[in-house]
This record gives sequence, structure tokens and C-alpha cells, in this order.
Amino acid sequence: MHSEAVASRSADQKGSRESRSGTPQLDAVSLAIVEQLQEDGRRPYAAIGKAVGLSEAAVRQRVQKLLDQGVMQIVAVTDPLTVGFRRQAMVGVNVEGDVESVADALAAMSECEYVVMTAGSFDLMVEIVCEDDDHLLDVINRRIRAVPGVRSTESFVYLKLKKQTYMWGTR
Amino acid sequence: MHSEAVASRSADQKGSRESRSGTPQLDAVSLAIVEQLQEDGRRPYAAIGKAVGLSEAAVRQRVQKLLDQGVMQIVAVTDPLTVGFRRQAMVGVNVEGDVESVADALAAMSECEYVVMTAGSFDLMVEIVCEDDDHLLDVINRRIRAVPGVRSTESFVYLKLKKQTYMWGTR
DNA sequence: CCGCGAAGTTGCGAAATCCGCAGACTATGA
DNA sequence: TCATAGTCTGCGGATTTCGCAACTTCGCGG
Repeated sequence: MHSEAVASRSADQKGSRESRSGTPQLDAVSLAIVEQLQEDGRRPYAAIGKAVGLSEAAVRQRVQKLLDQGVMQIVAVTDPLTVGFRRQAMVGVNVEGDVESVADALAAMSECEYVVMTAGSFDLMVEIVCEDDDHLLDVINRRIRAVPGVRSTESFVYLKLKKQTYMWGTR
Repeated sequence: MHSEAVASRSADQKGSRESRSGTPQLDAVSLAIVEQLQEDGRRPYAAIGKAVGLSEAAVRQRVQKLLDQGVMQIVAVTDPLTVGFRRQAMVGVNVEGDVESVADALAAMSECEYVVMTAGSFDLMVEIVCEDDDHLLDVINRRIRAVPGVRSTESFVYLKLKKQTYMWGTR
């Protein structure tokens, strides 16, 4: 069967090459490990090792490091609607002044599940998860717009989640 | 220590109440299990059982059912930039005709990682994950706009991912 | 009132998995 | 050349998973 390793063992280990943002780049083996765990977050280390051509212990160390470094996290994901959060929205934000500081402020809010800096007619896109309309209204009009530097916002209330995937690389 | 159960045991089991969309609603105990797995997708069943006030076997059964039903999935999540996908974008789409069929068409594309129907100045919001600029350009201008019913699109290229969480309920 | 099904609990043993550790191997830099 | 840091492998022992069986509880209908 597929006993050959995914990558040349002599290749450099993850972390050797850094992108400008300081995020460590992954080598082929770690990438393969991530893909395995994207298919099944509970897959045993030995099975992963067999798939990527590494020993069980080595896989364990790599996974641990990837988790420690924050490169990946192994979690349960759900459709928030199923878990009792009835209102979600994507909010486009326009900023005057330092965009990053505003992004940090928004990221600090527990209701902001997703914060990304963008190019285009919005400076930031923020995904909000709330329990009901009142909660959503409060977050958008009271909290987000209160952040210094926020010039304007535009909301897109979620009607229906059609797709949600976590399998990049697996294609 | 905290030996009391999270919810009244006499409460109805998950699946008893269905929302209009057919998605089963979760009871408090399953919700607590999901929260445990949102903190750590590999947490052992026994530990979860202790936390939510259930036996190891019961937790095992519930988790298996939640996975089978597709209510949750346990996976590794990463910042795509770290995994070699250099270009991402959120795309707002305006549709003429049946929105849902367009959403389905977009959801069928492997590059569309996230598809949601929204209220507001866009009918759909789609998150795209690509390897490079050429790929992104192709997906947006060639593939998405080719879908029947797509009237127009507006793109927001990702500059930096600031936050990405999966811990609803844990707050 | 009794039977029945769904869920949960306890208990158990075998198999699989996890985890820590010692030893070997390989670059890299002083 | 030697020391060091980073990985990988192999290997026990502890832990967890997994399937299974028997018994209890609870709610529902006949």
C-alpha cells in the first residue's frame, strides 16, 4: 500500500522559513498531517503516521507543536443556528485612522467570531454571532460603532448558511 | 467538585424538537458536550462525562450521534494563509431569480469555503480560498459570474486574518 | 396496569491509543 | 572538531476507546 512518505525526509522542518507576518510556514509533512486532521480531528496518531510516513511519536510531537504555535486548532464546529444562536451577520466596516487597532478592538468582543482586514469598499469584515435581534442590534449599533476610528458600518444579516467547510488542501 | 449535572436529566433528548429547516435542536447536555469539544476536539469521553454529568458510555453515544447527524464535526482548523493558500476573498453576490439555486451552484465549487444567504445589499456572501492571484481571478470572473442568475459581484480581498474562533456558547 | 422503546448506567475485558523517555541521527555554528 | 539544538524512532506502561450485556428509569400508548 501507500507506504512511501509524502515528502522527502531531508527537507527542512516547519518553522525554518518565516513569512513577513511572522507566521511559520509549514513543510509538506506537517501539511499532510493537517490534512489528515481536517478530515477527522480525532484520527489516531498512528494512522496519521502511516499516511504521512512518520512514526506515531513524531506525529504526536508535530501535532503538539502545531497546536502550541497556534497554527491549527482541533475543535468541534457546528452551525451556530443549531446551537441556539439565532442571529448572525456579516458586517462591513469603514475605518478612519489605524485599521489594525480597530480590528483588535473588534476581535476583543466575544460576539465577533471572525475578523479580517480587507481591500475593497470595506476596510474590515466582521462576522457576528448573537442570540437574538436585540443582542445583534446592541452589538452593531452600540458596541461596534462606539469603537474609535469606526466611520461607518453595513450589515448583512444571515438568512441561511449553505456551506461551511474546513478541508483546504483536501482537493 | 462540580459533580452536579449541567441539565435536568428528565429533559427531552436532542432531536425531539425540530426547527423548520429540519435541523434537530440540541438539549442542554448535548450542548455542553459540544462546548467541551469546542475547547478541545480530542478531549477524552470520560473527561467530558465528568464535566457534563454523564457516563463515559453515554457521552460516547451522544458524540457519535451528533457526528452521524452532521450536527457537528470535529476537525482541525487553520489560517489558510499558513497552509499555502495565499489569496482569499469575501465576495458579495447579487442575484436575479432563485437565490437558493445560485447558492447551491456556488457551494458546489471547492474554492468556495463558505456560502451564506443574507439580507442587505448582497443576496449572498461567499468566502473564496485560492492559491494565488490567477486562481482567484479565474474563480471570481470566470466561474462565479458564469453561474446563471448572478447579476453582479463585489470582492473584498483578504489582507490579514485577525480572528477566527469556534467557541460559541463558551461565554 | 402492563408492555414497550428510548436513554442512561454500570461493569468488564480486549484492543488500540496515548504519553513520556532514552538513544540515535543530522544539521548548524563556535 | 565539538557541542548543541531539533527530530525521529522504539519501547514500555498508563489511559482511552470500543463493543457488549444486564438492569434501571421514564414516558407513552394500549
